[in-house]
Amino acid sequence: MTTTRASHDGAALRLAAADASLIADSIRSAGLKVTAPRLAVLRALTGMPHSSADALFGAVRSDLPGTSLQAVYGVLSSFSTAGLVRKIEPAGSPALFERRVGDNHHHLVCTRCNVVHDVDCVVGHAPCLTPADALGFDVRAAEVIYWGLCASCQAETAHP
Amino acid sequence: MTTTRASHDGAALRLAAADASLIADSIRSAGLKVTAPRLAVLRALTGMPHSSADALFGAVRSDLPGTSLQAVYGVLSSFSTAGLVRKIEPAGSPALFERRVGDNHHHLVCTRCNVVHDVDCVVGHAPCLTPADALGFDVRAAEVIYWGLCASCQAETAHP
DNA sequence: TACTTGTTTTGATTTACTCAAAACAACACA
DNA sequence: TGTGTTGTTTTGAGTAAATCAAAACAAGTA
Repeated sequence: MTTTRASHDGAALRLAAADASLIADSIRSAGLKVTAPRLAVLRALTGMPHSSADALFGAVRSDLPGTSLQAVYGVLSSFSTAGLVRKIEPAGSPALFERRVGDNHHHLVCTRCNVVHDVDCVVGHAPCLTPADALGFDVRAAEVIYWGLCASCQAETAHP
Repeated sequence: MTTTRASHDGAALRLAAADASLIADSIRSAGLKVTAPRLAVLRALTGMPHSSADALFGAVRSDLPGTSLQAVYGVLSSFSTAGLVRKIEPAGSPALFERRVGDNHHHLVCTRCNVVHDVDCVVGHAPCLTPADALGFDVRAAEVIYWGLCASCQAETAHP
């Protein structure tokens, strides 16, 4: 069993290493320096999309103690301007971050438990990008948030 | 000229009075007590839609000094739960309020000057209310914000 | 006119985030 | 393999927006 466990650990380590170098690559190719806090934040965000700066800080702190919350804010801000992560700001919630960028997907937010899910656009690719009357605006982005009850909160409210 | 002005003032006063009583009526019929701060806030909001609590506080203070900012927050919160006003929270901005409620209209926000305009929905009445895959959510509302440059900011950025 | 209930004031507190300066580390180049 | 430049992180302070709680007060009702 020890041997098996060791070999599993070895596989996990190789995977983690491959993952780490992929993450480092994506940071580097965004034109940013690769640092420990950046690796830690991007790795945490991979495992927990739609996370707040504070939640990521908690995750990062456990495997890289000494990282400051301000560093997490700084990392997320540089990632965001580099196009490496996307920032969403649902009403009544702190800003959330996700690695899925470049498509125009939208979000479902549960009004009860605040869980967030990604959804693709209703009408194809660039649907909501054209309002009925743009009133002279040069529209660059459309942001859509669907508010409702997620499946498990529907179940819970049905059986209180 | 004095007579004319007086008659205009009279008309304006009658209009203002009619307006004030209409505003009082809408507060009352929302099941809320009619108070001076509420009248002042709702009147200010009529003249300046898409205003923040702070902006409304500024407007209200000038014709009802002694009103506190917290009172404005309280007024807006009771209006909001009574369905008398709608609260929108564009990313990076304090919450904004408007009297136009009950339809599912959306918003155009200028990324440069932050001006907000209302727009009707793209695909008819309840279009965006149906995401491609709701993932088990019971969707109750869809919020759409279009980000772009308003006409005058386009002109200004073209001629810097 | 007084009573009850809801509203507003006053003052403190919280959350999410930003700013600035000094210490430090990554990457390029010698 | 060290050295320098540049960008990043830490440390510490500060801000904006909003919320909470208790006491003073006013609206509507009887």
